[in-house]
Order: sequence, then C-alpha cells, then structure tokens
Amino acid sequence: MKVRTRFAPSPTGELHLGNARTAVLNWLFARRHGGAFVLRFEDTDLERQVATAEHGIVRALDWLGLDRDEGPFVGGPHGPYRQSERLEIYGEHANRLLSAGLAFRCYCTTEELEIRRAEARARKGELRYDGRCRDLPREVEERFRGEGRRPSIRFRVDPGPIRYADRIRGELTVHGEEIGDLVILRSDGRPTYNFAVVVDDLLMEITHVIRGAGHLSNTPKQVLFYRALGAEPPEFVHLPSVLAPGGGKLSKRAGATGLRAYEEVGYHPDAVLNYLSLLSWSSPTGDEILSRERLMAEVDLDRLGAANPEIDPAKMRWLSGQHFRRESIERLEVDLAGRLVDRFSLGETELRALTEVLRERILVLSDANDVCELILPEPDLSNSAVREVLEEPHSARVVAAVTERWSALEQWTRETLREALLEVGRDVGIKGRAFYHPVRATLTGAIQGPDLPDIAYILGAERTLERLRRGIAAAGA
RNA sequence: GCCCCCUUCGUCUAGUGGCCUAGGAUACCUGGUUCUCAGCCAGGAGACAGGGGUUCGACUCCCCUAGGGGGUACCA
Repeated sequence: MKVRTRFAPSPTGELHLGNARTAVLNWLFARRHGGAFVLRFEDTDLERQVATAEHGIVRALDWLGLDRDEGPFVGGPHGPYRQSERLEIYGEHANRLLSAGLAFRCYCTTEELEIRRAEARARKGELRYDGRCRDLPREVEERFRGEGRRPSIRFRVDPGPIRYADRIRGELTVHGEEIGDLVILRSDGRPTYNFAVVVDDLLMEITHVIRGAGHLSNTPKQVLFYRALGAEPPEFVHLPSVLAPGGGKLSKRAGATGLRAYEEVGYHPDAVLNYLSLLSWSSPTGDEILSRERLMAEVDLDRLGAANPEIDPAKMRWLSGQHFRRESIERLEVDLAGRLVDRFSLGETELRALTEVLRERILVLSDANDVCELILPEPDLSNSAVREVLEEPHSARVVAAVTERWSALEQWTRETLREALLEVGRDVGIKGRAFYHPVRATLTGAIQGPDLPDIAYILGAERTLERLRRGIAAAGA
C-alpha cells in the first residue's frame, strides 16, 4: 500500500519548531517511501481571520522545502482540505453511527454538563459524562425537543479495555470507563476534533498518522471511531514533544519563535530540516550533518526515541554554519545578494568575493551584515584606537611596504595576497601585532575583523591600494 | 484528584544483559591556525534521576519514589 502521511495544523498562528518538526517527519517519511504528503487545515473551531495564518504556514513549509502532494491551494482527489469545508461529510458519518446504534442523541446542555462537572469535582468524583441520555425513551426525547433543546451526538464508549498501538511505545491499553461517551457532533452540527480527524484521515487514506505525543491519549478514542466506521486504524506514531530551551513546553515566552524569524535571521533551511530531524532520531551512521538528500533517504520511523527533547539554539546555529560551508558559491551568492547588494551597493565581483569569504565563516546569513558593516564603508582613521596604531614608529613603513608588494601582484586572490603579506612581514622584519595592526587599521578603521587578505580580496585591488595610500599619509602626518 | 507516557554528560543522542573503566555531536575550557573576531583543527572536563528487586552479571528486565510531558471538554 502506498504510504500517505499528513500534516494537519490549525491555522491559528505561525509554525514554530515543534509543529515544524512534525511536518518534517511526515514529509521525510513520505518521501523516503515514495508516498504522498498531504496538508490539511483543521479550522472547524475558528472564525475567519485565518487566511493569513494559512499563508504563513504554507510559506514556512516552502521555506523548509516541504512540498505538498495534496492540500489547500494545490488540490487533490481527497479534498476539500479544510475541515470547515467538510462539515456535511462529518454530519453524514455521525448519522451513520447514529443509525447503527453506535451513537445517540444527548440533550444535556453545556451549562448542565458544567454544573455536574463542578459538583463532581467538589466531591472528588469522576468528571466524565454519566451516560444519562444513552437510552432515552422516545417520549422524553420528544419532550426535550419540545423544550427547544438541540441535541449533540455522542458516541457510545463501553467499559472494558481498549487496545491500541503506537510505533514508538508499543502496545497500550486504556479502559472505556475512563473515557465516557464522547460528543462527535456538537449541537450546532460541527464535529469535535477527534471525530473530524478520524473521518478525514480515513477518507484521505492516510496510512501513517505521525503527530505530537500530545495526541497519545486521543488515540484510543480515535481507534474506537475507526472500528465503528468499519475501518482498521492507521499506524500511529507519536513524536515526543519538543520542549523549549531549559525545559518546559514551547510557549510564547520560551522558544516558540515562529519559523519566519529563523528565515529572517538567515538560518540555512536545510540545517533547520537537519536539526529538526535529529530530535528523537539519529542516523545509523552516527553522522549528524546530513544533507536534504541523505535525510530523505535515511530518516525512518525506527530509531525514534520516546523522551521529550529540548531545543538547543546553539547546536542549530552550528548546523546552519555547517550547511553553509557545504553550500555552492552560486546558491549562497543568491541568498547573500538579497540581503546585501542594495544595502551596501555591491558590484558583481565584490559580491562574489564576499560570498567566497563569508561561506567559511558565517553561521546564519545575518552574520554577513556585520562583516560588511565593518569593511565596506570608508574607514574612519580619526578614532583614537586607529590613531594610536598609526602613530607607532614603524607603521608608515609597514603599510608602505604592503602597498608596494600588493600593487605589484599579478593575481589578486586570497592566496596570493596572503603569501605576499607573509613575505613583506619577513622582509620588513616586523611581526605580530606591530605588523598587522597598521594594515588592518588603515584598511578598515578597526583593529578587529576578518583576515587581512580576505578583506583586501573583497575590497578589490583598486580600493585596497587607495585605502592603504591614504593610511600612509595619515601615518606619516 | 484520577488516567496515560517519558527519564544516559548542561543540551541532542549511541547503547536492546556481559563488547561500557558508557561512544559521538554541541555547548564549555585549553592549545594551534606567525594580529584580532568568526571559522577551522587538536586536546580536556562532563552522564546511566533515587531506592528496591530479578540475575553469575544490569545503563539495559520488573516494582516503588521523584521529576518532566500529556489527557481527563459540545478546545484543537
């Protein structure tokens, strides 16, 4: 049977690392087995205003490179893919259960239920529905109807063990008496979450339900629905919950940063994909820096742990850097161009040189700004730190020697610049700080930054030599 | 309150009864890369939550406790 997975967020807000990890595993597993990845929005409970959230989610998925085979905006044979557009379908299925005697109409109002729950809580009793409408005589039903009560439809949950399986945890059992009769259709006709999910997953022919462990306790209820509808449940895989750094659940104040923010800071999307798949999973090879292709080939449902992992921002940044190091110059150049060209009015050769240097040092794309900020603007030679360096006795001589040697260069490459610099150092007989600082200060107006040959390489021969000559003048003065 | 799940270095993890004086990665510390920052390279320190069992032998199996996560809704 063809593997079909789905990602079913409710379009309330942005995707965060926790949601995204669920999407990632569903996508990876589908791709690994040549299956289909379906997107579905669970929006039954929401009013409008979700349109922007829908787009935000799709955007985030696109950024991570998780393409959908079916879903909103792309369509597919099992649509519609928004629960709000499937209301009649849920109604039909609920009625099927009703006529089969597996469900019944419950005339209790929300208020009555709440009062009973409060009482139960007060005397420390069971909070569950007491089943009072299970077998209502026809006359009573008529009377309730006459009173204007709108019934909800409840599913009969009989006492006794309910067995279900989770791929990660194995066979599990709960008891029907701990669940109670479940509302599947509210009195206003909208389905409840657990019922809608089952109807959708069934109709969409989902084979593997991969979702957060928060749904573990919903699973037995859903298994009951599958059976009642005459179907076998799919395989359930409950991924451990992703926790915020320092523990605790992902929340507004801790770690629930939207994916958009990671995109803006400039994390490599493949690194985020890589990082997320490494939560609860590890490659049998023990490797951790895994390309998109390797992830698609290797990530499977075996080797999934059961403990809740915490996000480690530092490791994610490190991975991002690793992915940039392996990125092609051409691709990185495109990413960098979007952030730097206008802001620093870069030319083609400058951008290329910058990309070559930056590829070896950035962790996230925004690191590039700092480097540009430091070396691209005309250096300010008037600040005290720079003045101090330039006033050293040998500074003028050092800068002049470097200028002379570099201006004689036939090839302006990082390598030739570096070799030439080393030679000058030996010739002049000055080394360390005394040698490098005057050159650095002259070139950037700072005494801290990337390697000098790299700076010269990015600036290009003309600008480098011009700055150096100005430095000689300043040092001589 | 009741029910369910989880528990190896700070963090992510390897480990399925002896291969473990517990391996890797990150973070941290130190050194190197004839200047600095980042990067990179090398080295160092760092864990089986606690207590009972089972066994010739437990990180690995069972029980209890603690801690964490989730559920108990006409929320999703």
